[in-house]
Amino acid sequence: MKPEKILNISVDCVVFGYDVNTKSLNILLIKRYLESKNEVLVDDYVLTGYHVYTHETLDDTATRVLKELTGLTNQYKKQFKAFGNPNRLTNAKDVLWIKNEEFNSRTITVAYYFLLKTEDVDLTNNKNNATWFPVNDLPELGFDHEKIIKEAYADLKVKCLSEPIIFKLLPDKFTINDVQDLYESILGIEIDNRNFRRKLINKKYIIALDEKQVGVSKRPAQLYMFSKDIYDKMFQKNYLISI
Amino acid sequence: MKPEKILNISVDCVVFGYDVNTKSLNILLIKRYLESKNEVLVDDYVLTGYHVYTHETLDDTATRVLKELTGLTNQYKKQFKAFGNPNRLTNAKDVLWIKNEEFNSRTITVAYYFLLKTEDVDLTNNKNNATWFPVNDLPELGFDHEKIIKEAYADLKVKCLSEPIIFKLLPDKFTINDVQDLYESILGIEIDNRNFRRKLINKKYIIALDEKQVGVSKRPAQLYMFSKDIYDKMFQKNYLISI
DNA sequence: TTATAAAACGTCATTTTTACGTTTATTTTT
DNA sequence: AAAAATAAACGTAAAAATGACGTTTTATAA
Repeated sequence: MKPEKILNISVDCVVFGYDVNTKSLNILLIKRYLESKNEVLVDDYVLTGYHVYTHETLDDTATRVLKELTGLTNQYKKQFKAFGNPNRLTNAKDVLWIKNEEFNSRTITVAYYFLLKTEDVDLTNNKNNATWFPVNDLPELGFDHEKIIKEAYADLKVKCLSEPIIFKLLPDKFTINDVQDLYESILGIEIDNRNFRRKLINKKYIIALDEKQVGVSKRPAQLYMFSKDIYDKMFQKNYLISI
Repeated sequence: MKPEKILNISVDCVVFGYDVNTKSLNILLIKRYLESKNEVLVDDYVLTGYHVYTHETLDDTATRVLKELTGLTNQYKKQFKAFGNPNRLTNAKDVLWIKNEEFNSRTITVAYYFLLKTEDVDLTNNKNNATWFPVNDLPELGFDHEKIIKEAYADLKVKCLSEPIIFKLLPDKFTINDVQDLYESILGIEIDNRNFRRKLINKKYIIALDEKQVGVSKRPAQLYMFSKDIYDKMFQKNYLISI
């Protein structure tokens, strides 16, 4: 990619990755480190982000950022909010960092989140020191990225209740319990397995496969898949007022 | 307000106003007109918007824009999306207009929508030629504002099903049928009055007042109000998975 | 062969929804 | 003053969905 003029706007990406084995919802963060005269000035983590090139859409920027970080394309992506508070980058560490990196007034960022599977990302020899952190056990964060993550997570919590985005975080073939575990991870609640199971199995767009789990040390569970086609057909004109 | 440095970013506002008497959901648009040598070059409507000042949050900008357009403050406001396609302002009319207005590369805009009552806005002697248009009967629109409006409307449709924002569009005292009419306007569906009525009346946060309609030429209806306090208490920790 | 543990199924009371029919209260007309 | 008109408000019963549990099945491991 040839250098392009840079706009005064950036895109930051909250990358959610779910690990179906450890049942852990994670966020991918990169290390931010700066020292001078043997003194550590900055040592924390941040979201990945980058400036928007002039000839690029915002979506393009987000896609590019994810590609550079993980190598992945075609992942679920949602632009959820722009952050433009003029004071958002004025704490001491951030000012130091910004000076060091030779950019300034990075005031406005358009934030995206991605939903993908932790296992799809290969973090061996990545340049950014990118690391997964459980969403409920994050390290110290730079800039206003804690705020951005919180808002992304809040949006995800609401959205997963009304749209089938949960399946973006799961492998194509999953068990009913995988889905329940994921809901419980995201929402931080407990769900009755018997009722959840019945409800999910009765959905037309949850399709039982002719396959079971392999390599488990107890009774292997039935595998299912999600049919986006059927889902889309079912909800073309259905509204349910539930305020 | 003293002049301030301007950022390369704007805020555009989709102002939804509901007229409870005519049962019409409207959008407030301003006229865009440009002629040269008796030839009309640009003649259409656009959303109100303005550049973001350096020392302003995005929310501040939106609030300021609404105030200048309608005189109103403290209205329901939602930032719903940033638009940053580099080609969004490159059609012939927009290029002409941008030259005339002496600003350039207004590529990125953060879009908000407001929910308020049409009757609260006094449009007599407004400078911008602002006019209400029914949301389903819009005039020709400049820039990419048709797209922005469509996305705002889509967001509103989804959001009004799960949050009590509908009451931002209604007077403080309303009838059950007012609420039904509004849902029908927004969603473009028909709702069974008897079931809707029962459902709404049973909500603890819908409070019957000791008042009835006045000045109607049939049996006057009971007036109700929405209690945000009760609503908030009820939904502090309730989740309902409904995918 | 038996014990174990997760997977999967079942039941019943309660609540919510859907699809209608009926009555009541107020205004306008006769 | 009575009657007609009409929107408001209430009612009912079947069907579907939910919530709270108990029970059975099946594959693996001891």
